[in-house]
Parts: sequence; structure tokens; C-alpha cells
Amino acid sequence: MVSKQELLPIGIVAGRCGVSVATLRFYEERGLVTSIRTAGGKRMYTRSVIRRVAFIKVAQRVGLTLDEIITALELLPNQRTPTARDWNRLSASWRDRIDERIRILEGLRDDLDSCIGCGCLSLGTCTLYNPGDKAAKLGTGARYLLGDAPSDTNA
Amino acid sequence: MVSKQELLPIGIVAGRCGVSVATLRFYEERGLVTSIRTAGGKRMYTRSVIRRVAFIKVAQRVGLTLDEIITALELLPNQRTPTARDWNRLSASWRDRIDERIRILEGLRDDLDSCIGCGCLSLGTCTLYNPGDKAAKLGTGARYLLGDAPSDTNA
DNA sequence: GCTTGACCTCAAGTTAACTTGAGATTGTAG
DNA sequence: CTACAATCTCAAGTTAACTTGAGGTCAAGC
Repeated sequence: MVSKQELLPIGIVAGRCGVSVATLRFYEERGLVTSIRTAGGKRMYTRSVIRRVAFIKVAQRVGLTLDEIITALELLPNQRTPTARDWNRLSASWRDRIDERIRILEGLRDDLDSCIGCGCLSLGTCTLYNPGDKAAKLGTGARYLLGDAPSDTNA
Repeated sequence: MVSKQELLPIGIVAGRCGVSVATLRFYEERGLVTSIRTAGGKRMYTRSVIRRVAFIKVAQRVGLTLDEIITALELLPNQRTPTARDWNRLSASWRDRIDERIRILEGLRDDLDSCIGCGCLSLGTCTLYNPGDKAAKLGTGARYLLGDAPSDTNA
């Protein structure tokens, strides 16, 4: 199924994708991309890998981890170009994720606004410190946005 | 200047702050907090450390790294409680940072919206892939939001 | 046939922000 | 006096997403 005409070596692909060759090898190791080997053992890529890496980078901008991206990619057809329908499904879920992160930041901004000038930061009463309720329902992907407070050590 | 009456041991402080004792030691090592030692060598903290840790955690939620927080703390008086003015100055700059992150996410969301259904992700034409201009002026603190595209390896 | 650049593998290093573990000490309650 | 929890120090481990390095191979040009 893979037309033989257009196989690209790793250096070219890296250049086109804006990543390093080491990154491509790393992605392959993680199962994010695949390559075909020449008789001499060199990786050759179909042009579709460029789109795939683009996908990965956009997903990372959305805040997904590589593991989450791997999962997302499993929902896509592995060897054919994703249809608008495939893409639609994913991008809609990404949109939700972005919206969620925006909401969190807006909440934080509002809390900050309500605190500017008071200098309180008094635990228990200050809404700025005490993000528990807001953070509770976040997916794992957004945790680093919140500092991921460790569970009580002693309390 | 430190009133002797109210020194707290590390476990209590950890409990009040919602961090582990190891984290407090780590923060001390990094110069984020200070302690007084008992004759036996145990750390004792003034209650102000609780406020300081609260400050650190909020700053982390805003997206600052510990190094940035160290810098921010240096702008604050080291031994007195920060005034509303001190706090105001910092929180205003945090607000800017949050606004910036919100703007980035909104831009990403809009790009995503314009792409939903088209499934393009075609490099060069798709605005979703190709965040260069938007990402360029970001502070280091927000880099992880964008995936921090490596500089050209080959190109 | 030799040089050279692109490529290969595998292992180890990087950064942030902690956490975990080992082994020793303190200090308080019984 | 003896437990025993709470501390202590110092070293090493963790996770993510790569990067860097060492040492070797492939293939095109001269």
C-alpha cells in the first residue's frame, strides 16, 4: 500500500517537521511514528509522517502528554490519512480541553483580581490559595497547570 | 526580631501548608524558606513561613518556576510581612502572565475551530501548525504550554 | 580506495520539582 | 530506662520528553 516513489530519509523529515533526528527516533521508539528500513538499515519515511508529527506537535500545544497522544492516535486509522470525521472527533475533544484550561486560568485571574491590594493570602479565607474545588475534576493532562498539590502528609 | 513564642516544627508546618516535610527541606535548600534550628538540630519555623509557602504555591499556579519565584521573593522584604503595595506589584505582573496564557489558549482554540472539519494540518498553510509568531515572545515560564519547538536541526 | 556526511545503536545525561530510602539522632511519654 | 514518633542528613530515584555522546556503518564523490 505504501507507494515506493517517495521515501524520505530521517534528516529530511526532521528538517520538514522542525524536530531533531533524535526526536524522530525517540518517537519511533515510543510508537508514535513508523519507518521502513533500507537494506543498509537506514530509516525511510513516507510523507505521511510529516503530517503525523504535525499532529503530535499540535496535540502537545493543546497540552496532551505523549502517552495521551499515543492513545489519541490509536483512535485514528493507522495507515490511511484521517478523514475530516476522524479529525473532527479529536479536535472537538481538544477544544474542550483548551476551554477547560482557559476556564481555570480565568478563575485564577479573577481570584487574583479580588486579592490585588488586600495582600491577604490568608489560608482558609483567601480563595486564591485553596484551589481544591476548582482543581479537583481536572484530567491528568492539566495537572501541571495547578501545581498538583500533594495529598496531605500529616494534617 | 523573631518573637520566640511561636516556633513550629516541620511536621506541623507541612500539615498547615499542605506540603510534605521533604518539600519544606527542599525549599529551604533552594533558599525559598528559612528555619531556625533547635539545640538538637531540628528546624523550627515562624508562622510567617506558612504565608510564604502559600505564596509559592499560588505563584506556581500562575505558572512560575521555582527559580522565578525565588527572584520574585527577592523583590519582597525578607523578614517583614509584605505590604499591600508589595503584593500589588507582584500580583499585577502575575495577572499579565495569566492574561498572556489565556490569550495563547484562546488563539489556539480559534485556530482549532477554524480547522475542525477540514482535517488539514497541512504544514505551511494551516495556522494551527506553525505557531512561530504567536509563541515567539513568550517568557520562559510559559514555554511548556507550547511544547517549546526546538530550533532547526537541519532545515 | 579514501574521505566525508548522513546514519546507526545503545547508554547516559538533562531539567524541574520533588519523593524515597537508609541509617542516625532527638526528645517525650510511660 | 526504654519505646517510639518525629527529625535529621545525604544520596539516589522519579517522570516527561528529549538531548548528548561514544563508537561504528553506509554510500556517494573524487
